[in-house]
Formats: sequence, C-alpha cells, structure tokens
Amino acid sequence: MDLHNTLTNQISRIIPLKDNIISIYSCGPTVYDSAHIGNLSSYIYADTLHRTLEASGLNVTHIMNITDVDDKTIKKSRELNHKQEPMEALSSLTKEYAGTFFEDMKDIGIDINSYDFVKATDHIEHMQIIINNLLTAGFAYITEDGVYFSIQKYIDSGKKYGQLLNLTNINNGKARIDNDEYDKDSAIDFALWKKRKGDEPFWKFEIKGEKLDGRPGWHIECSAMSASALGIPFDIHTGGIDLIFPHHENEIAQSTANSKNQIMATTFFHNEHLLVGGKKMSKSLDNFFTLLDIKNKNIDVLSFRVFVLQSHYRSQSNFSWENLLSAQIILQDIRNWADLRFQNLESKELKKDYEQALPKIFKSVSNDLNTPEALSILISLIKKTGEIGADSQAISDSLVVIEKLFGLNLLNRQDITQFQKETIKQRALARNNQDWELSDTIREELYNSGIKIRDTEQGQIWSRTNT
RNA sequence: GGCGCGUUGGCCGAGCAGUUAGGCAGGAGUCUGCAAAACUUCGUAGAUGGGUGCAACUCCCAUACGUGCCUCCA
Repeated sequence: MDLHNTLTNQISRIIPLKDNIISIYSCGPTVYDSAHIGNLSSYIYADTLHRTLEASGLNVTHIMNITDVDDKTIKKSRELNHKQEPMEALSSLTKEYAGTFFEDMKDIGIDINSYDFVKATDHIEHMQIIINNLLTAGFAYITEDGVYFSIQKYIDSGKKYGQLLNLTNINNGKARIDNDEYDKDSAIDFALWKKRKGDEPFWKFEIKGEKLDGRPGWHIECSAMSASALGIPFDIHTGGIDLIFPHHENEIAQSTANSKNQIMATTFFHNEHLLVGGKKMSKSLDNFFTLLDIKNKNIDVLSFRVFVLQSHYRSQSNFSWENLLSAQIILQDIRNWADLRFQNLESKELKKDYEQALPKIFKSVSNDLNTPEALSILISLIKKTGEIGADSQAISDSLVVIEKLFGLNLLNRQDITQFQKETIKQRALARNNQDWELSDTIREELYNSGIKIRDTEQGQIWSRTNT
C-alpha cells in the first residue's frame, strides 16, 4: 500500500524491512482517566492501517504501549489514594483505566488479540540501560533533578534533530522557555529520567555511585518499548499529529543517538484531530466525549467507527451528535446487508458488481488509507443490492473482505431462529392465499420479536429492528 | 512571533482540470393488497480577488476567515 510519511511529507509505497513482516508501533494511552473519543479515533485509524496491511498479504506485528507512569498518573493516584503506598496507588489507578481502555478498544471494533500491548513499568530496566548508554556516549548529562538528553551533542554527532518538523526557530519558542521548570543546559533538552520528589513512586537507579532513584521521562518510555519489541529501525510509527513534536522527534533522537542509522522508523503515520464545534477535542478545553457518553445516548458505539472512517485520517473531522447519528444509519444499512447472507437469495447479475467493487475498495484503502472513498464504494454496492436483488453467496464471500478492512463485527452476526423462519414461511403461505389479515398479523408478531419484514420481488426479506 | 493545514450544496464529506461522488435531512412522485423497502426527481455546491490553460471546484499567487503545532496531549 501507499502511505503518507511525515518524514518525507510524501506518499510512498510501504516496503517491509524484513521479508513480509510489517512492524508497527502505536503510541497508546496514558491510563490516568478514560480515553476520550478523539484519542480513540487515532486508534481506529491505526487499526485500519493494520487491517489494510494484513489484507495486502503482510504479517503485521503491532505494538501499542500503555503509559502507566508519568506526571499525570502519579498526580492523580496521589490525589485519589493518598493513604496508600505511592507505588500501590499508582498501580491500582493505572490498572483500572487500562481495563476501561481495553473495553473501549473492543467496543470500537479493534481485535486486541492482534496487538501486543506493552506497559512502561515493565520496561524500566531497559530504559535505565538506554539512559546509561546515552550517558556513557556523552549524549546525556546528570543534573540536580535528573538526567537530560543533550540536543546539541546529538547534532554535533552529525545527526539531524527536526526530522519530522522544520525546527529552525525552535529555540525562540517563548512558551517553551517560560514553562521550563527544570534544571537543564538548554531549553530544548528534555528529561530522560526524573529524580524522585517527595513521596512519589520511584524505581532504584544508580550510575557511577550516584543515586538517581526516580522515574523515567515520557519520551524514553517509547524508545525503550519500541526497541525491545521491534528493534531499530522498524517499519511504521503511528500517533496523533500532536505527538510529532516534541514526542516523536525526541524518540528519534534517543533511539538513534547511539546507532549508525539515523532512522528510527521508515514511516511516521500521523492522524489529524477530531474537533468539536471547530475546536480540538481535549481534556483541557473540557469539550470531550467518551464512549460512555455515546452509550448513554443509546447510540451504537460502532457508529463512531463508521463516523471516523468517513473522513480521511489526514483531515480534521468535526464531531457532532447529528453526524454520529448519520453514521449510525449507515452502519444499520451495512448490517442489514450483511444479514442477507442468511436468506438464500440469488441474483446472478449482481455477482459481477461484487467482483468489481471489492478490488476498488481495497484499492482505495491502499491509497493512503482513503477510507471515505472505500466506504462510499461499499455503500453504493449495498444500494445496488437493494435495486437488483441480493445474492447470499456473493455477500458471504465479500463480507470476509469487508470485515477484514472495516472491522464492524459483521461476521459474528447471528441468523434468526428456526421458529422465526417457520413464521416467515407461514406468512408466505398466507400471502399465497391472499389472506392479508393473517399476513399482517404475522408481520406484526415478527416485528415484536425484533424482525422487520419487507416484501420484494425475491420474496420476503427480513432485517433486525435493533440491528 | 515561527512552522503548517483547511475553506465544497441545510448538515457531513470525497475524487477529479472537461462526464452524477456518496451519506444524512427535506419536497414531489412511481411501485405496493397494505406496510416497509426500493426507485425516479427537485433544491442545481465549491470563501473572495487575480493568474495560467481551449477548459478550473480541481493548478499558481494574494486576501479573508477558521484551525493545528511550537508547553502535557491521540
């Protein structure tokens, strides 16, 4: 497939580094609170990328990290459980929200078994090794409050800082200097390790006799986890557009400082933000929604996946309830179409349409993940099914492909019960006898049991009322 | 202040230099025992001002507005 690469700002063909294995590292959640749907949209795009690559015949190794130690997790765990041991408080908080995160992932159609999740706290030792190596090689220095990475040393070694972003004026970033509360040589240097303050949770760390008990900086977590799972370099690094700087830029610096290669990953995949009322959805603006908000409105959460796929990952999309409801209608249409495979329908001429549509859909997603186009082709196909008539076999066959790419839980839909099937047969009988009264009564019975009937040239076709 | 991105019909949202995107919502109609569905059809989009082209929503330049990153952030 072809994909936009933030490193080159161009769309280029994805070619695996090793055989036909694609390695992906996705920046996952910081588990101090429920994810909002903007966070989740990022994972939906990464998941669709994963699915498309698999559909291209590649084996995908997909790592997603869980950040379970950082400023926010520590702060919140101290507030909530100030009587508990700091480490225990941290772990009980992050366990809870990691749990809700996995539930959310399942709800939005992500097969969590096709990912390897890694936790930051399981990789502390590896982070310490990297920090130690960076210190030894002169890329890092120790201060009163921690260990810092020296951008200047990195640049001096002949590598480029600013691979993803044009950083010519980064030193002039006024906000950056104002917010600088740490003891570092240069405003752009960043913490690899933060020494323990007060009763924060900490890990033992000693270098050359110097006691540095504390916790890792945010960026080093991803460098360590990606390296231990995938090595350097790997194929695709994903995340929201806001992670480009400084997070990914710093990851690159850490991961490549000690390596001949200056590439951390061959492709960087970044998705645009979800907006609300034209503004970025964020916790700080308090304009965010969670999956729970969607559930509370009795809207199927998979509608959100459809909503996300309706816009391209590199353009912003504006979230509104009206748009989500519109996506829900599309989801219903797709599900009703999927259920046609249970209904023994036939239409020879339609087979051709399926044979043409599926490669088109695949071509669209392969072209820089153009999911809106792919969805529109699918919808046209569904409309055509209504027009000409359905073919159960063709639908069964194509569902496998559609499900593979879109992840809408279409394959585990159930057939109606034997009793309901019998009831439909009885109605057909009544209709043959022109017993409209009985026919209508049966139709109402079926409706009450959750089955909607429409009469077509191919006979009765059912769909579920609750989808 | 620095570096980007966007502006499409009531709402959302693509592709494409010349031929209908698609969806949602609305009007009218066809079909139907009824219903539902489906279909047909209507409102004829492309921020503004220039430029290049036989031809621009589509390329280029400006302006306006919006928005993102530069600080934790998907």
